[in-house]
Amino acid sequence: MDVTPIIDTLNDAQRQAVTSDNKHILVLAGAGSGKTRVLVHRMAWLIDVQQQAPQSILAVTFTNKAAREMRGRIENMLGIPTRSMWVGTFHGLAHRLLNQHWSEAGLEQNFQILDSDDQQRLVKRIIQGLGMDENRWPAKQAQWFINGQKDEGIRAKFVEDTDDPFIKAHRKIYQAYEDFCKNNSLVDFGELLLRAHEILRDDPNLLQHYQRRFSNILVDEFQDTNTIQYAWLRLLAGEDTAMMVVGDDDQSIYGWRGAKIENIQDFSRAYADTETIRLEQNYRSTGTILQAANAVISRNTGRLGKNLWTSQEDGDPISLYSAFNEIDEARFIAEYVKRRFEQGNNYSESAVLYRSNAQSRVLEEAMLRANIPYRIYGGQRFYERLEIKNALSYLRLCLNRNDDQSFERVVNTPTRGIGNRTLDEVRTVSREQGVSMWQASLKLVDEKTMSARATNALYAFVQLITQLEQAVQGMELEEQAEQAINLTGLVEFHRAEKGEKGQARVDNLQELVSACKAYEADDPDAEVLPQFLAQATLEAGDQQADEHEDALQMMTLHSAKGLEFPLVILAGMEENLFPHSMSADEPGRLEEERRLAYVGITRAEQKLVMTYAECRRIYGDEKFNSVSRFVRDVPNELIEEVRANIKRPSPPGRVRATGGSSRRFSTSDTGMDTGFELGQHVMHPKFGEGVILNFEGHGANARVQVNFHSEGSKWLVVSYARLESI
DNA sequence: CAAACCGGGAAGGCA
DNA sequence: TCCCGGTTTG
Repeated sequence: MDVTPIIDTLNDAQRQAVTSDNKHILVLAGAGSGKTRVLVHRMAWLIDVQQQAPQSILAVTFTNKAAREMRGRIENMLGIPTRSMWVGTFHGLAHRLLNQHWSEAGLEQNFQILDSDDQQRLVKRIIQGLGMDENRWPAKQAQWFINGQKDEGIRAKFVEDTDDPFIKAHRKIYQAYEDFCKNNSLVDFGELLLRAHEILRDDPNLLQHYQRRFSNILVDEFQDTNTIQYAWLRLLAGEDTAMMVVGDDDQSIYGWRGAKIENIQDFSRAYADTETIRLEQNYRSTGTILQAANAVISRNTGRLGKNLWTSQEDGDPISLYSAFNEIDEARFIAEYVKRRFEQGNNYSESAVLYRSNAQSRVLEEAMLRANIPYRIYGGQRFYERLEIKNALSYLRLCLNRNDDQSFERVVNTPTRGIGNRTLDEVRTVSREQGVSMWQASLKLVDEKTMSARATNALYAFVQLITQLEQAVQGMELEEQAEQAINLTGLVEFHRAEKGEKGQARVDNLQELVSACKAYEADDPDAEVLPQFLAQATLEAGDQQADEHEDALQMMTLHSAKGLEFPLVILAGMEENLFPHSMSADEPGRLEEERRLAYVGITRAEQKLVMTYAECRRIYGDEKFNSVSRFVRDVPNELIEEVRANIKRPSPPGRVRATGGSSRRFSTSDTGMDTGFELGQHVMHPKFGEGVILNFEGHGANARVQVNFHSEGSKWLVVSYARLESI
């Protein structure tokens, strides 16, 4: 066996991990140290060299994207199909398991998966059904509670029984929700994991079967596992199962959604023979960038310890730009990116990362103005869009009339005269007689208890679905989708909407048909439609389109994890924004913010730029924040401050004036009277250093607003305040 | 029943 | 400031 292609390109630590004979291996993989590569090569090693059967391997990731990439790389490397391997996300694999053992899991064969939107609607209805005050117990919060419990593997009846009214109320909601889901064979995302865990836990034969089958378990991004995921893995790993978990405690940024960074620490305790391998050589970034990253993360406590190094040159210094407001910041970024483009780099080599989505709008406007193509990651995904969910709901109703979620969604979309009164009637009958809303509707139509108008409208809907189902029989998936959007009037409905929005929705519906055309079922023997629908929920789809256009990449720091770019610009490096004010008080959360900073910095390959704004408008009012502590953590000698006056070809006031909407600074050129410029750094005898933010008035009355590093923002009369420019 | 209006809330986002 | 959901109005 020629093992060269598998291990030849690896460094020592990587090779150690790939070829280790140890049963339990913990790979601490720093950013850019080649962790995916280790995982893929390990699988190749197991199959090709150790002659393990592909179906004995289970490899689990968090995102569909990562799973796809892994699959692709295996197929490339080994030239074998990966169908028999269990490679997927936790949820995807759990779904696979429940699909195969639906009966043991106490589900109907084609059980419904609720996405978080469906879940929230349902929780809301449950709260209403319980007669609880919706203002006191918002559905969103209850949903959060329920999911939090499920992440911990806790069923409603095991929720701590206390007098705490909050817990009491939510326990009650959770219980009612759980019962409802059980009775209707509904499974939310958390439930997939929880139930996948339970069927193995409670069925020794089943457990043994899978423990024997999977002699190798590989886990990606292990630091992101939550309690139930970890418990599931431990259950699945039998006596003879070898496990390799790969992760980086320094990149754990999902604690807020249940990830337990402790799992990574627990692993070597749970499996005493664990071999720990550190991947510390970074192949991505320049020395300077790594030094900055190390400096920032070193302030965290309780790390497992890792120090990234590179054989690369130090490279460019880190640029720091102090903008006087977020518009100036965006303008600077646009210019910077444009200049780089003019020097012959693609736009797609640059990324702007920010802490929160709210920051994207101003950036977007600046890019539009500068004619820079951009792509924003995140936001609503394809299968989560309203019009798409509606179309899918019609298809769901074809499969299952009793799907109340879908029924509620589309019964009056497009509007067909079935209003709240009528629906309330349907809901009541449904509740009282314990039947689905569809059956309740049939009854109501039959008995004609309602007004003729309402009865007719409802009857029309019943007819519509019946027709649709017949029309769709035996059709190809894409034709089914086509029928669903045309026959029901969805397309017409959105076409009639005014504005670009309607057109976009029509386009999306067309896109859905294309997606159906391109769809390949996992299991060619089974029905296509149910598979497609489940997949649409499980994999909501990155927003498609324009993937290939050369565009600047814009996204939050969270969604940048796992990516890399030659140029990275970290925008909004300000206290209260990053670290976010909501995380400031709690040490644990602050450390997570710091890890987020670490993730951001380590995305950069060649050049890192950080920007912050002295003044930022958030939710309508102006905030004056000082520069982020994460910037201050970076050693000075790595940073090169970009002076405002060099990079500002036109006075900022002008840029805004032509920009349109925003006019928060005094217009005109009164600024000139004062002898100061916006954004200029000044010194005050008492308040110290500061930055000019705004002007007001003329001549002797002229005032300036200055943001002082020590004192915050103040208005000063120019003729009295002895300001000096510095 | 549908369209206009109003008020509260807004971190991050995978499945 | 913007967006959503609930309420009021036509």
